[in-house]
Amino acid sequence: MRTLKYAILGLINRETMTGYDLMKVFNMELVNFWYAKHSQIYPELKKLTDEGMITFETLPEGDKLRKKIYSITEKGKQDFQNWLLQQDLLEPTPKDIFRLKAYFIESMSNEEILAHFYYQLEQRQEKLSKLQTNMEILLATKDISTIQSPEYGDYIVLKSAIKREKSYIEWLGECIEEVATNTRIFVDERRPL
Amino acid sequence: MRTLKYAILGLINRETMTGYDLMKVFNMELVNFWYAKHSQIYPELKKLTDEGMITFETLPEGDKLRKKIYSITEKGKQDFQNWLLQQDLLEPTPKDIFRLKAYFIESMSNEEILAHFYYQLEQRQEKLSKLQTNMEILLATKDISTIQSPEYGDYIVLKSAIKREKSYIEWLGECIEEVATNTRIFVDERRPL
DNA sequence: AAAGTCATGTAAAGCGTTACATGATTAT
DNA sequence: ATAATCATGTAACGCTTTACATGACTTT
Repeated sequence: MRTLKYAILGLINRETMTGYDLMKVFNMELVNFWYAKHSQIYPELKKLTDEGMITFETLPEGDKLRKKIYSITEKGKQDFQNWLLQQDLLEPTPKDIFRLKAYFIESMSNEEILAHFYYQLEQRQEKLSKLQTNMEILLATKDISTIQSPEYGDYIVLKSAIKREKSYIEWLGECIEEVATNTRIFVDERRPL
Repeated sequence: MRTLKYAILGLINRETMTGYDLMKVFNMELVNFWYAKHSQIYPELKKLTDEGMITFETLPEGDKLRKKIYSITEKGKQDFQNWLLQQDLLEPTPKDIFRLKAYFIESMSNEEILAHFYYQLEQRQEKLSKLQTNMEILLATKDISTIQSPEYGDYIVLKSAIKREKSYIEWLGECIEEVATNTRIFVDERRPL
């Protein structure tokens, strides 16, 4: 599939970048749907250079430090466009360890179940908060009124990330309610009025 | 992390199984949050046997065919319980090629954008349908009134899968609406009344 | 001075998919 | 008979993470 390749081509297509810049974009902006460590990015940049998809210029930064600024080639642009326009079949659903544990819920006591779900809920709510803050910043600082601007892409994927978290949180809430109700009933049965 | 290990231990903990049975469960029931090919399952079963987490009995099936029925050991049960009860930090958000392409939306024409989103919407709706059918079957055939039954685990993860698809579909719908509106405005501007 | 960030790489190990390989049993 | 499913494995390759490695520049 070489998705990392196309993620890199797409970013360099937006503007010229160094490997370090790419790393930051992957782990800050794109982190909600794609990411990579620098140990994967640098070898891929080398490969793409060998394949003629990108080229680089070595620029001095201070006295001794040098950085490589990468640009996309015509060949790279065409390859990227081909990938972008091709319609894909649905990917397999992403793996999810928390859901896997939830599947094995029968092996936990109600107290343990509630502890797990509450902890997950807390973390998800915190994450949602951050995403909503990002959205406020985006709406305040960028112009998203036209679809043909890079910021519109930022906007719709951030919107989807927020929806995803909200949906997860809703599910967690419903699970907690059901388990809590069940636990109370169990307690009530042991202490009938 | 060895998540496959614990997925297998959890399943064998529910009931004894062959590698082939595990494969079917992974690719039918668990497919919405974990899965594995047989080429990954068989070596893992061997490894878990070597580690003393599971044991197997070779049973004849017909005249010549033999199958290995795996059971969990005490050691395996304890290891599984440890894993299950340990609270995990949030995983990195799953990668998503469609969202990645959506991020690069500026490099597509409105027509291409709409084609992409409609195709994704169709596929997601079909998937949602299947999940809802599964839910109807589950509710009609299994007793999910008590949390301490294996079926309750099936129920809550299926519920989460349905929520996830609905949320994705909602997002696709909103994107389509915005792009379609924008496209109409663009057309209107070229053909003013 | 020290800590943090910028900047670029390589090596080893783990995880996962695709392809290779074989053969028995069951349903049509 | 033929196709589908049951049943179990290995090999090669690709993707990703963790760890190893180095050094410059900037902020406190």
